[in-house]
Amino acid sequence: MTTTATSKREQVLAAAEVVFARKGFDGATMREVAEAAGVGLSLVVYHFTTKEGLYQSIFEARQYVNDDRLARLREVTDPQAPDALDRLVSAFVDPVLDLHDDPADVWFARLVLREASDPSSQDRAIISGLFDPMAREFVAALERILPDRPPGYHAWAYLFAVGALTQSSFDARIDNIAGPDAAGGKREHLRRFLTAALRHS
Amino acid sequence: MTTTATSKREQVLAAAEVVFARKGFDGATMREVAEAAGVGLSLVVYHFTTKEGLYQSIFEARQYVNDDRLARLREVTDPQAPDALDRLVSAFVDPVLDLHDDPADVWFARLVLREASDPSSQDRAIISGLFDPMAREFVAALERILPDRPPGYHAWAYLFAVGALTQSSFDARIDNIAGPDAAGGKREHLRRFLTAALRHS
DNA sequence: CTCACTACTGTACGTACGTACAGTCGGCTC
DNA sequence: GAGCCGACTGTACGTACGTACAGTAGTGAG
Repeated sequence: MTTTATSKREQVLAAAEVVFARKGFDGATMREVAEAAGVGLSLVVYHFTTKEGLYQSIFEARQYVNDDRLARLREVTDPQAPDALDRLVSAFVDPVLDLHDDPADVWFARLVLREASDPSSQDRAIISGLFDPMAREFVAALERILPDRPPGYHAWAYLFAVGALTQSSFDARIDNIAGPDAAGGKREHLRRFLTAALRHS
Repeated sequence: MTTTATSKREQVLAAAEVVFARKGFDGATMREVAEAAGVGLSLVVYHFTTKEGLYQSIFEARQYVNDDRLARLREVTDPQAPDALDRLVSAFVDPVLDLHDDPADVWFARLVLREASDPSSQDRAIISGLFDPMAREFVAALERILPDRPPGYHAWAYLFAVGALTQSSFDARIDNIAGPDAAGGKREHLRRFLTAALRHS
């Protein structure tokens, strides 16, 4: 049965998303992934050879999210349009926040955001290979939409936006800082926060 | 010589800051810390007993940074003052960015920011014990300065600000996204970005 | 002089990790 | 029906990790 084959491989990928998101690359173990996927340890090695191979495969399988962000960004053809900035922000945050809606996808969102704020991720070349090209395109679009900013502004503003988006996946900490029931409205708050920051700074 | 004793303990703490900031809690090893400190492995165990003990000791030794942020925040006594928001933002970012000026301190800054964006940090109770109380005070001040915001706004805005501050320590990525020489002006960019975001969202 | 105490060292133990590898099984081709 | 190939399994190997522990040197008190 070929379907079982591919399904087991995907089982492992899905389980690996959860484990890596929870524990980080170094904190997670191959055995943990295997157990979470309900397969033997050697099957994980069979499909992905090494721990890094497994890790990279996750991001390759999810590359459509960044493709989506870029596609939405490229639809903003007129930098002078009054809604150009809003659409850029939407292209940046919505494909990611959409992941938060599905319990099966939210762990990948957390994994991405963890990787984006991990200095040792440089060793793994995932950010530089899969995210930086997209980042450069967003920065270039920012420069077109907001030409009257000092040099260096746009790249930093993009990174600050990445940071804000990063924290948006930590619903748990909101409960510790505010009371409960404060976790709602995240998407709107983030969109307004970023649009205001970019338009007025 | 008692000075040698304390100095060796502090050597270990300083080396541990660098190693943990670079590799993360799980990626770092006790032997690596010992070697970086120029001491034997058993001395690290002698002073801090466990890896977690060493980790927590770093944050306790640096708690003055958060004390500083809180002290500056409490100086903002009039929430209606026109510069109240600017001073809150300054209290939030400046003590951290000051660390970036001294090569001996910058690694702790990176370590803090890594811990703040690590979901598995919940196990270590550093964020919830040392950072969340400060966070709640910042959120309360935000509520006083900006009373006309929807419920839940202030806590999320605080977290988004944490995220932006987090990314500010990744100078390396700026070089990949923008050209070189773009890394300057970080402090001013961040302050303006956050002030604009809070005032206009 | 002795005792106690603190700082520090060398070595070793048990464990858990990533990875390798020989082998099994079912379906497909010719 | 022989041979092959991809999917999958069980087991084992070498290593590197966190931690424990016995021991040494120096110092200050009585």
